[in-house]
Amino acid sequence: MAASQVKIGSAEPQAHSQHSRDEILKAAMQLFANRGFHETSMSEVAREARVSKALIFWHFKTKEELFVAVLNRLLEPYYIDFAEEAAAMDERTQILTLVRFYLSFVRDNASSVRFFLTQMLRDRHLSEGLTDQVLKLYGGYRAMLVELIARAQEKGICPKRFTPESATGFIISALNGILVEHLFLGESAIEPEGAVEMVGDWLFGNSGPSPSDGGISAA
Amino acid sequence: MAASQVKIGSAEPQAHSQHSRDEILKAAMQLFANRGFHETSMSEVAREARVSKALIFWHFKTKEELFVAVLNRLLEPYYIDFAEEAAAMDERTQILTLVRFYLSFVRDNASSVRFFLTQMLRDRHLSEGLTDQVLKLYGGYRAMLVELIARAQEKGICPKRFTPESATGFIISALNGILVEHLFLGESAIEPEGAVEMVGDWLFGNSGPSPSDGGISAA
DNA sequence: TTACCGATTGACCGAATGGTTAGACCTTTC
DNA sequence: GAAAGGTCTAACCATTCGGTCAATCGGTAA
Repeated sequence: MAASQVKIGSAEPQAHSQHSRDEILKAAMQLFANRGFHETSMSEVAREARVSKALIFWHFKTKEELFVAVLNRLLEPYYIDFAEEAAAMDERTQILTLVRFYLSFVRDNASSVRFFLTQMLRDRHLSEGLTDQVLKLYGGYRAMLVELIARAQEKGICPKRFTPESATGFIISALNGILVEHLFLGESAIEPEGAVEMVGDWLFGNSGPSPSDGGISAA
Repeated sequence: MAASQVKIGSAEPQAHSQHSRDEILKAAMQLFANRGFHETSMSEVAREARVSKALIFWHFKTKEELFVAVLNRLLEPYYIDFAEEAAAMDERTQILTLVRFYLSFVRDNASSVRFFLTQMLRDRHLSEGLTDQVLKLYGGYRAMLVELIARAQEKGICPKRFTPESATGFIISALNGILVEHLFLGESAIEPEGAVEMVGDWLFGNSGPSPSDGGISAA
């Protein structure tokens, strides 16, 4: 699809179609995200998009199809590539950058993150595809961390107190915990930098930059 | 139908009423928990409870009122008192027991935990009272941990790398992270004992020989 | 002009929803 | 007996839901 949609301003019929389709998606995105699937009616979407209800059913065969389209559009910003900007860093910096990235992403995209989690928890059936994609992203992130930690351990930057897998599990658990607090208690819960510092501390032993603590039992 | 077998109040009319009310609550509990508020219809509840729909509206003025009643009943097992069984332990053991308690509770009550979280995330308006109660429980747990860690630090059992507040924040984040994995990835994610050990390790420093097997693992 | 076709609409449909009502049932009290 | 009142139900109501359909609009090609 999307053959010649580049010439937006022209008078081609596709342009009109694309535009209305986009309006519908935009309206549906907002409504679904704020109220969920079952609580949002097609009439509301139509009204919000300033379009007749029948047109929605011309663009999307069914309410579920519209919903899935919305999910996929909301999922787009989740696909980033970390590799490019991290290539030059040493492992320690990469790991901390990765952690920092997770935290700031969650904070910046809190509303859609909340939406996805709610959706996956509630409507197992409707969100099968979504769950697959999210778990895949999640697994990718985890694998990246595992490998970074393993490399750091090989280079001796990082003590071998735990296996890379269990260390990663612990770190990710902590990150998810922060996410939970963020979702339920609002922004105030924990400032990201503190969390990054704690992770660095736990993983590498007490490090230079924050000297406030005395010698540690890092063992 | 099963008229006067209860014998509680002899032949008083209230017995009938109480019984049907309970049946309704039981059915509603199951349906609401599995499908959510909007996806559950009063007719379904009536059918499941083998009762006429009108009777539900006689017991509960409105669907929302029934829902709130269900929430409160589901919330009952969350109120426990930890103090009694922990009085005799030293701080280290108390802290680890508290962590272990959190983990096993989440595992044993996974379905209602999932229900509450979903509900709080989705229907902010419907769950105001619920959110208040849950946050209060949460705050209580947190306060307990903070005080235990503070006492442990005073006694020198626990190094003072972090303030009790931030250490507690970190631990609880890790616990919530485990909860998240449990909710999304099923049982397999992390075995509780490993998590307890990691927490102990992080908080008290690595106590060389397999430490937790003093008298702790009893609980 | 006419014929065609993608895009768009208002009016409509059957099913289900939350909620109401009029009255029946049952037990106690006089 | 009859009156009273708590408990329960079948039938009903207005509304909304997801979805359909015949008809139209606007631009393009002949």
